[in-house]
Amino acid sequence: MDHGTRARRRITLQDLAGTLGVSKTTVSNAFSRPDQLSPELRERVMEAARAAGYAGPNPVARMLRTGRAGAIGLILPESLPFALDDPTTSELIRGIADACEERRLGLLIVPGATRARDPRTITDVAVDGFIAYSLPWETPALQHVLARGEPVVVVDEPRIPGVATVGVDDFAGAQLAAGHLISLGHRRLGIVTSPFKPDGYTGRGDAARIASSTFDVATRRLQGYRAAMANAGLPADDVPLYECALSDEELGRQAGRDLLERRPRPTAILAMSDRLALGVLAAARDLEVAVPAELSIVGFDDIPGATTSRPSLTTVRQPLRLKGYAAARYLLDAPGTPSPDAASEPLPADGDEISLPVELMIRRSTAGAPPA
Amino acid sequence: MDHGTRARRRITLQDLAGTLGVSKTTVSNAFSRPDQLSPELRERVMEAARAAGYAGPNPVARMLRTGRAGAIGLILPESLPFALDDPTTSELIRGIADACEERRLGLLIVPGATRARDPRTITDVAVDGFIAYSLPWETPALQHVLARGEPVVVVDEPRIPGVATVGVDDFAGAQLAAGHLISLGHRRLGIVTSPFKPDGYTGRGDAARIASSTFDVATRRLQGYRAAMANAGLPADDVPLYECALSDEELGRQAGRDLLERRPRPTAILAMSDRLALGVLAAARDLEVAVPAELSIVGFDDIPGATTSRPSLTTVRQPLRLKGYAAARYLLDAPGTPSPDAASEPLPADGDEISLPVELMIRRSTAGAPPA
DNA sequence: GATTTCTTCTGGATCGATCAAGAACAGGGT
DNA sequence: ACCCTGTTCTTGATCGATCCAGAAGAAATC
Repeated sequence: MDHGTRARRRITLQDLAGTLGVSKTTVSNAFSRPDQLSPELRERVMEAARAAGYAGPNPVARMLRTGRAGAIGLILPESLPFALDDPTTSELIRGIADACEERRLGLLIVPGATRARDPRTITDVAVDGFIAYSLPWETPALQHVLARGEPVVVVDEPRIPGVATVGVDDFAGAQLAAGHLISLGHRRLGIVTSPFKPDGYTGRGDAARIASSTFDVATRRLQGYRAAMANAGLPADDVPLYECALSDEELGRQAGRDLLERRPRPTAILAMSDRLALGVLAAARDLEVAVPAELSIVGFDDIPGATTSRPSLTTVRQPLRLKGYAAARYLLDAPGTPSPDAASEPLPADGDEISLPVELMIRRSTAGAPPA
Repeated sequence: MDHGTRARRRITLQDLAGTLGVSKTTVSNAFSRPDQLSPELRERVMEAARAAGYAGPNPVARMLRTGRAGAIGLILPESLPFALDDPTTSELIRGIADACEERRLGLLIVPGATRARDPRTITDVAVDGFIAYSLPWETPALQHVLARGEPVVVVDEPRIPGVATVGVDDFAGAQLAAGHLISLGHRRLGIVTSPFKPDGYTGRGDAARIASSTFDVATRRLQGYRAAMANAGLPADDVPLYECALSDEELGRQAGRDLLERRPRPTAILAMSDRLALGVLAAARDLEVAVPAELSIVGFDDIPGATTSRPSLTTVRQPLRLKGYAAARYLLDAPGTPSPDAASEPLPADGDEISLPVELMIRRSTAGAPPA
């Protein structure tokens, strides 16, 4: 099984120059800078290349000399299979891919950053810069990325002074979500959270964990929820809370079951992601609690599944695909990553940080609080 | 906006050796071959590296010297956003990612191969080999991949003599699907096909197009359908056919509408993918044709959505994730791509070709033919 | 006709590492 | 005292391209 590999050692630019009787620079120019030599000679070179089975300059050698890799790296917290299952992540990837296609760059995905102990997956990769998505504070992987000294854009978290970040206004979004419920008359709320630490814990809220949270986004969203409650004079500190190690439907369902079995039962549940919210919806179905008559649910993200669920999900919309696109553009417009094509207009940035707007999408999963 | 980039020129291994008063080889060994120097010296080197902000050997230079890139390339026919929407492709990616993770390799995605006119996206990329997924015959992109002279594994198509291929037995699968319908008493069948040419055509079947098809898989599946019909004495050549330019639900719906409006109406429809079949299901709903009472539908692939649709979809299951995994393993076990870790047992291959088994999954979308 | 400019091509240095071969020094065995 | 084996470190070549400065000749300018 030789896989169709031409087994003979790969021909080099030097070799080709030899057989043609011209200098290697000329051959190099034939490929990379056609205006630097006469059309006839160029055609002779290309012809000889075809005959010799030479596919063009070795990309690695070129990278070494030019210092450009022609690709950007995307660091993902979880495994790639998980990322593809998660609409939030895959929308982000779509956005990044949009930008890569525009700029004709490759996208190299480095998954599993949260639990990767081996720096080599990051240090050994040939890219011009990194996008790091939703990593906890002080992930070793992030340290390695920063140590490489190449441009880095962080998406969502962690916010590190001096490092470019693209995200949304989580606090305002959460406040919007909770405010909506409160204005509908809800007083007994429950909260389903994404993880506060990357340790796999799933269970009831724990003040100590929250206080020492290493996930910025979850913390800010919780603060937003609580701020809205405090504004309405509700006791924000002892609201029932359930933390999920992962944003998936199954854990959301588990969380929903826990919250709905408490007495008095909450009349509304805030979930930090749509997948968790859809899980809560499933739990309500399991326990025969009517949504929205007996229970209102608000998610976060506005993934495609939020409109197709029954009932459709009220949620805080964030522009996921744009977020990916903006992150890539921000990275590519960084000094040190020159744009090959005509540069498009720069993105508006506030210091190191681009904050994209959120919007409350009111759908069918929320309604007035049931009579006490 | 300096993106947190340490602006000073990157330090090299040579520099570090200079400040330490040791040779560059020693510094190199400290990073890449710790057993080649005394622990104390190694610690000194690492300490100095930390102090100088040296993140480790330049990956590109290392690649040039060692000839290994530490990543594999995946060539996709469509754009990445489309690929992520398509369960077939994303399952394949999952499988490839499984293998990459095992071998600690990066995955570089090169999308949009069918319509890419610029070879640079392929020639300029640093990888140790390629997986090419479902490309039409004579795509320029594929020529460029092959010209690089690195290991290549093709998934599904095109089958090229001497080039390793991983796929499934499409003929047998299609025969199974059609045979199932025939054994249920169906005599008036309709077929919804994936494209025979990458030209964007969508519309009724056209014998000339089929005869000059550049997509192997569609051709083989059609042959399988027709073989089963011929075996049962049915006229296989004038079966109603609708070709879709893309495997998505919307085009499947369009196809379904067309077929269901013909008189006499087919009592069963074979679709070459589950997404197309789900589209046909939607068309049946539009036209108020009961499935399976009045119409039976059989898909192909067995994507997750095939079990959750109403009714659930009878389909030909192919092991999508395994297909990706097998392709990557086949590539990585190729000569010239030495496995860094303990090699796992080789996969069984038949010549250049690995053919994975298919299986008919009988669900609720098929039933006996309605009385004439 | 002399000078400048442009086009076309070349040689050598360079990018930042790894590798193969060998030097220097240690200890062990006889 | 001698040879042998190991450990630890160094030197110089090499991977395959691009870049810079400049040479040779043709064309344009004065």
